[in-house]
Order: sequence, then structure tokens, then C-alpha cells
Amino acid sequence: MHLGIDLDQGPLWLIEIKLLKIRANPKAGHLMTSLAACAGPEASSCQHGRSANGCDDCKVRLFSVCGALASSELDELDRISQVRTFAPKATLFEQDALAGSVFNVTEGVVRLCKSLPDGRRQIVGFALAGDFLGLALMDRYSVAAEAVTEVRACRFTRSAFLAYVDDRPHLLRRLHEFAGHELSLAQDQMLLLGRKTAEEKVAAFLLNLQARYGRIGTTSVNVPLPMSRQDIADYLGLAIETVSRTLTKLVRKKALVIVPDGVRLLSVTALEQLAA
Amino acid sequence: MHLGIDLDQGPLWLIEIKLLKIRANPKAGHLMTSLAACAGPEASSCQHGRSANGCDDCKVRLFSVCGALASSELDELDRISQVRTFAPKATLFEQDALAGSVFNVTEGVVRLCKSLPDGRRQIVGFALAGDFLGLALMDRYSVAAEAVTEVRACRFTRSAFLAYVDDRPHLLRRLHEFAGHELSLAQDQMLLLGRKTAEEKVAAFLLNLQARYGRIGTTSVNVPLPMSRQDIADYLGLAIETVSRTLTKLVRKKALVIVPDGVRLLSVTALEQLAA
DNA sequence: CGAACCGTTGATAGTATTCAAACCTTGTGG
DNA sequence: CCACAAGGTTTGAATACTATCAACGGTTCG
Repeated sequence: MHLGIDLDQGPLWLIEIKLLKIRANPKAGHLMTSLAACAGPEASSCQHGRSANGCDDCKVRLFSVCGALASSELDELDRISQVRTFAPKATLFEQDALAGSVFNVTEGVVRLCKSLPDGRRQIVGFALAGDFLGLALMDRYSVAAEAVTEVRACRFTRSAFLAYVDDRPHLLRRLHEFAGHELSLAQDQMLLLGRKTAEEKVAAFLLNLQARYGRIGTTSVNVPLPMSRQDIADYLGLAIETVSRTLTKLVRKKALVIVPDGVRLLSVTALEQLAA
Repeated sequence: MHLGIDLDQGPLWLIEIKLLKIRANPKAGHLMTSLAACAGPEASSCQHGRSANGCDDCKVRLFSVCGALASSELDELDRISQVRTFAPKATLFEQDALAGSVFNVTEGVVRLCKSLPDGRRQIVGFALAGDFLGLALMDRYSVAAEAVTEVRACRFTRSAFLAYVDDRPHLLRRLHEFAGHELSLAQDQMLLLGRKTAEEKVAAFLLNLQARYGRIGTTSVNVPLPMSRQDIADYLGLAIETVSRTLTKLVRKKALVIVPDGVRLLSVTALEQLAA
């Protein structure tokens, strides 16, 4: 066995699994959550968000809305943007509040929540690196956005961003493409919420997350779960206990193992069948 | 009591309700389904869709995406569009098919469905007059569209429409606004599907539909339900029996009465409380 | 060390589904 | 005109899946 080389195979975890319940190597846990945003094996040198050079060497640009912009246009985008960081549980914006800003997530995970007066909560999505918040450009936020992990994001005032977009139809076009994609994901989620069983929901959730990580970084059978079980439950329309029970059921079926801060998928094909 | 004058109060139904189970006047039923698209009392002279004059006197233009266009632009829109009608249960397009066309519904009701391999179905939305199908402008349809009632729609080939849009950023802007609204509705629906009880789902559905009818025609406590109970069930993530039972429960609570082809809301405030 | 939080597991309850049958409406054909 | 078939709706009884309530184990942090 080769140690510390193949990130994708997560050897540190393998060791932990075999040693049974030995305290997790904290570095391993960190590596897993980092996977969401980092591509390639040199995780230590991974720097997301804008550096001193601004958007030019932004790691998320190519798969984000900014990918529609020419290098010359990025300079002005730089000028109207500011990098902001949010601690876990911090609020980026609240449901129904006036939309003063829009954000482009460059690092970390954000949950998008809707709540009922009595406290019931539905998470309508998780935003990862490259995702744009406030895509609809509406004057009020329809959801709340809360940092799950430490989050880094480019912030624009909505008015400045609108002015910027108005001069650039190709960017609007790109925004619209992203909105269309979001809408399609929302429809998939409606199918999941309305018609799938708990097991199908959890399996589909894990596969989905894996695919999303793959699009922004390394494809791996290690799927970090930076969000809490309660978050997952509120995303899938389940009770927290049902999420927990279903995960252990999937473990018994040998479809996955639970590792610190996430899961390792043992049989993607089994999960795909379970996900319906 | 005044007969045949006040459409909004639906006097014909009142009579029927009081006579208890007397066979419904077929005209009354027809009036109700027409309410979805007709504003004002002269339902008989109501003509939706493009007439010989094209888009200019289209009844849905002002609250549809076309509302962003100047009169001069409508001429060219006319040229690339064709009016099409669909019989109930006809398919406008199928899930995952190449998106060859986009549609603007001018009359009738369309259901947007997603299905699982085993037949389970989720309706992700009902399109009414003024709604645009294919808003996302993606190259494949993410849902199937099926006529619930007789449907009239303006059809555009996707390529022609894309070319038309490319020359008109203000139309793209309007399309994006509509997409943002759709996304917001989808998020509301996720909250409903994931976190609401059967009673809350049904109450919210009826109030929502009433509000939508109000936006495109006459606000009325009469809410036509042209779709089947199965359709409602598949929209709300319930079994057909649960929808039926919940409706009769709402009748027992005196929140509404069931009339041919729809319901009449007796207490909107009661329903609003039940909808959470 | 204890409090707080998160996750897991067990027992129980409840809501919605499933299965089944009856009812109603509509359309067809004798 | 009535009988009958077909499709949709409603109602009833039993089941099942998931939620709720409760307790416990593990980790973190002061």
C-alpha cells in the first residue's frame, strides 16, 4: 500500500477503517473536505478565490459564470467585486431580504434554505465553488444563504453587477444558461422529494454530490459531507434519524462506508440502482 | 338573485349547489374552465392566441415574455411563429428529447412531468396562458409537456428563437426574469413537497392556482381544476386517494365546496391558515 | 470533568399509501 | 331510451414507511 500519494484512493482512511475506530488523522479529515474544491494531488498549494492578480488566476472562473468573460472584461469585474469570507453558520443573506448583493462562491459550501413560520426548514440546494448566488437577479432573495463550512466568495453589489451585465449580453446569456441548469436541478429535486423513498433519496444525494465534486475537482469515491445530518435531512425532506438509519442501512448493504466527515462509496453501481 | 350576469360569483353553480346534485348545466362547467384564461364578463367573445392581426392583439402578450417587445419587433416574431393547437392528453414534447421548439401558451393548461423508469411521476408545474415552455433554452427538454385541456400555443423553432433573442438583449433579460420567477416557484414547491402535510399541500395548491388565475384573468373564489385528481396528486407528491380525502376534509371544514370541474373557495382565510 | 452538540439506535406513534370496492359520469350501441 | 362499459372519483380497511420520542455513545471545548 502506498501512503500519502494517491489522494483519490484516500489511503489514510483505509488505514483507519482497518484499524477500526482509531481516532481519525485530522489531516485526513481536512483533505476530504478540501476535495470539494481542490483538483490535483498538491492540495497544500491549492489557493482558491482571487489572489493578488484578481480574477485572472481564479480557480473557479472557467466553470463559473465568469467563464463567459474575456480577460479584458475581468479587470472591470475585479473593480466592482470584493472577496469576502464567512465563518461556518454565518449568514450571507436572509430569506425575503432586499437583494443588495450577489455572490460567486469560490471556496466552501453554502446551504440555501427556506423556512416555514413554525420552524420547519427545507434546504433547496447546496452551493459549491463556482456556484452563483442571486442568479435570478430579483430584487429580493427567495431563500436564505448560510455558510456550512468556511466560505470564500466574490461579492458584488447587485446594482453594480446589473449595470455590468447590461453592457454584456454574452454574460447575461451565460447567467441564463446557469439559471436554466438550476431550474433543471430543481425539477430533479422535486421528483426526488415527491416520489422517492428515503433510501432512494440518500443514494441519489450521495451520487449527485459525488458528480458535482467531480465537475469542480477530483472525481473520487470519497464524498465529503461537510453539512450536518440535519442539513441532509432538510435537503431530502426526511427526519435526521431517517438519514442516519438509511446511511447505516447502506453500510450494511456494503454500498458505502462512513468515514470521518463523509462517506466512501464502495459500490457506485449498487447505489445507482438504489437511487432509481 | 341575478342570473347569468356576474361571472365571478358563478350564479349557475349557486343554483346547482342549492338544488343538491341536480345535473350540472354543461354551460356552467364550460364557463369555469374558461375562467382560467378569460377576463371580463363577455366570455363568449373571448379570443386568445393570435388572431389575423398576429401578436398585436394577443391577449397574453402583456404578461408573457413577449411583453418586452415593441410593436415593430412583434412583426418579425409573428413571422417566425406558428399557432398550434393540442388536444387534451397530446404531447407538446417529451422528456430528454432534443429541444427543437419552444412554446408560448396562449390558452389552456399544460402539465410538465418528470417520470422514473418504474412509472412514478412527478408533475413539476402546470403552465397556463402566458407561460413559456423551454425558457431555459437548453438543447434538451428536462421535462415532458402534455396538454391537460385543449391547448393553443405559439410555437417557435428553437434555432429561430435563439437567433431572434440574440439580437434583442432586452428580450433575453425578460426571459431571464421569467426563469428567475420559475426558479423561485420551484423552490416554493420543494418546501411544499419536502416539509408540508397533505392538508397544507392541497390548501396551498388551491390558493396558488387561484392567485395564478387572478394574474391572467378574473380573480374569483371559483377555482377551475381542469387537471385530474391524479395530476394533482403527482404535483403534490401524494396518492390520488389522499388528494380526494383531503379535499373532502376541507369540505367538512367548510373551507370550500366541490363543484363540477373545480372548487369554490368558501373561506380563503381558513385555507391560508391551513396552508401554513 | 462536565456541558453541549452531533450522530446513532431503539421503541412507539402517526400520516399517508396500498388494496379493494362502490359510486358517479360519460359515451356507445343495441 | 335504456343498458352497459369505461374512466375517474370517493370511501373504507389494513398496511407500511417515516416521524417522533427517548436514550445512549462519542467528540469538542471551556
